Formats: sequence, C-alpha cells, structure tokens
Amino acid sequence: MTGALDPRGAWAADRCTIAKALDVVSTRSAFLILREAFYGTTRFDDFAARARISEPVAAARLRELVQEGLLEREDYREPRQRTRQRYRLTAKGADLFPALAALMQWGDRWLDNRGGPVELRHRDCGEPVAVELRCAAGHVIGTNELDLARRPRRR
Amino acid sequence: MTGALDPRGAWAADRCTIAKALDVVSTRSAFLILREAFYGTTRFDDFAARARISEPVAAARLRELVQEGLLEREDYREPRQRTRQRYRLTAKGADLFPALAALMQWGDRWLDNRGGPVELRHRDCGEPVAVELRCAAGHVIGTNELDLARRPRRR
DNA sequence: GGCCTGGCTTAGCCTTACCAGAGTCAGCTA
DNA sequence: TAGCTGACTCTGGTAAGGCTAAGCCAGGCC
Repeated sequence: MTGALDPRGAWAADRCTIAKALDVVSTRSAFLILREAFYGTTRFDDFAARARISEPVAAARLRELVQEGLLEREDYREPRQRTRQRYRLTAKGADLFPALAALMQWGDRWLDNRGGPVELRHRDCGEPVAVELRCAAGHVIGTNELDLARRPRRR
Repeated sequence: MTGALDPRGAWAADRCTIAKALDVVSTRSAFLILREAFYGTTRFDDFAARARISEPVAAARLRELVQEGLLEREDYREPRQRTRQRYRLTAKGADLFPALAALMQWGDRWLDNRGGPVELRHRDCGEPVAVELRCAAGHVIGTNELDLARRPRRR
C-alpha cells in the first residue's frame, strides 16, 4: 500500500523542498488565494469574498504572495474608470497549479460523494484532465513503484 | 501566463474540494508528517525528529491523521522486543502523494538552486518521475490550456 | 528490583492566523 | 462639492499551532 520509499533510514531532511514550499504557502488562506487566482480572480475584494477570508487576511496574504513572486500586482485602467490594481499569477505562481490540482483531485476522490464540483478539461480536445506521476520513459507510476534517491550534488 | 480559467465569474466556491482537502491537512506539520510517512518513517520518535516538530505536535497530528483515515496505527513486535506501534499510510493517505510530489517538484524548481535534494525514480526502469497534468486523450497540459467546468451534479 | 527505552501526555507559555467591525483615502461621476 | 467605490488599514479579540521541559507507564533486560 505504501511502498517502502526509504533508500536507507537516516538521511536528514534538511534542505527539503517540500518544507521550503510550505514556508511560502503554509496557510490555508494562501492556498485559497491561489485557488482563486487560478480560477481567474484578479481583484482584491473578489479574492476576499470568494476565498471567504477577511479583508485584512486577504491583504496580508496577497502582499506575501507578491513578495514571494507568485503573484504580481499591476495597475490597470478601463476606459472611463479610475486606475485600479489587479493581481496576476507569475510563471512561478502558475507552476504551482499541479499541486493545487492534486489536492483537488484527492478531495474529489475521498471527500466528496459526487466527485467534486469542478472539472478540469483540456481546452483543445475537451477530455478531462488528471494529475499523474509519470517517468521520463512514459510509464504511469503508482506510489508503490517509486524509488527515492539523493540527488548527486552537482555544483 | 495564467490562462483565464474562469468559466463565468460568479459561481460560488463552496463544496470546493481543495478547501475540504485543506481542512484535513492544513498545517505545515501535517504535510511534514505525511512526507515522512512517504519516506518510510513509521515510528513516533522518528516522525517527531525527522519532521523536526515537537513530540506533542507529532502526537496530535498523528492522532488526527489516523482519525481522518490517512494513517493507521498498528501494533507490531519484533522477535525479542516488546510490542510497539507503527503508523502506515492507508490507501487514502497514499493517494495524497501526488500533491506532496507536486509541492516538492515546485520547490525543486523555484526554491533550490541545485534542483532539490531528493529525486524520484521509477523502480522498474530507473527513469526520473515527474508530476504532470494530462488529459484522457494523453496530451500533456499546460496551465494555459485548461478549461474549468462545473461538474453536472448527478445523483 | 531497578534501569532503560519507546511512546506517549501534561503544563505553561508564546506566536501566528484569523475574524468582525470600523475607518481611511484616492479618484471618478453627478 | 458631495457621494460612491475599490482597495485597503487599524483595532481589539479569539483560537489554533507551536515550543520546551517535565512526567508517566509498560515491558524487556540485567
């Protein structure tokens, strides 16, 4: 069921990039803000309302995410409107999508009896999209077919 | 860069399975415990030490994860040893691995200048493993090729 | 019988995350 | 000029998550 991933007990998990990633998006509110960003939300009030978090928290989280380089804040202005700000995902932020998608997929499978409210589809062919583990040779990988190895530290 | 995922502004995000998933593993410590479980850790002390969290927190988190059905606690005993407990991933817990892997992959890419300390490989063929979004027709999907749709609520 | 070890729990405390409610400020519209 | 709206900030409070340090208990070992 689990697959014995461990290559040999005692290697220390410092420099672990999961921990580093969690330093950037540790909180529930950060994940929800990102979810909204992926869903297409760009404006302050919408982030707060749709993620159902208070405005102070939205402000703090947006500031942090901008600082970390996952979002960028830009001024924009529509014809007869005043200047406003909007938040958009950077490449770094957009690249987190698979993690969100994986959480969603897991939630769809295990926490919702209807398979989840939202479906991802490939825009070109319309087929449903899933998160997969796959090796460079193209095999789809189950968690029990994985080996862990320390990466040789080039440099 | 972001891809306008939104199908039409105003649908409410309640019943969102990302939020539900976050209710189960919202905290940093929960993620780290799961990381250790995937790395093969099974014993209480090792969880606390390797995830670098205090024992009270490890105890609380392990209890919760067992309660949520991601881990199961079982007694075991080696030949001339006393009975001990170990924690193992259930199918539900193991199925969260892609989410952890996605976080790791993102951290490797954006937060570590050496590509991360740990590498995933396919046990059978030795090739490196990556997390991918792929549609049922087999296309690899970038975040800008996605459509969101509300899932028709069968039932 | 006393010691040690693993697997916890308890106590006391600090910090962070979050909330609600109210206030601010700039700029456009009327 | 007054009002409205978007994008915040400020205040004051609760709760959750975290820590260290210490204690507890069962069972095997000497």
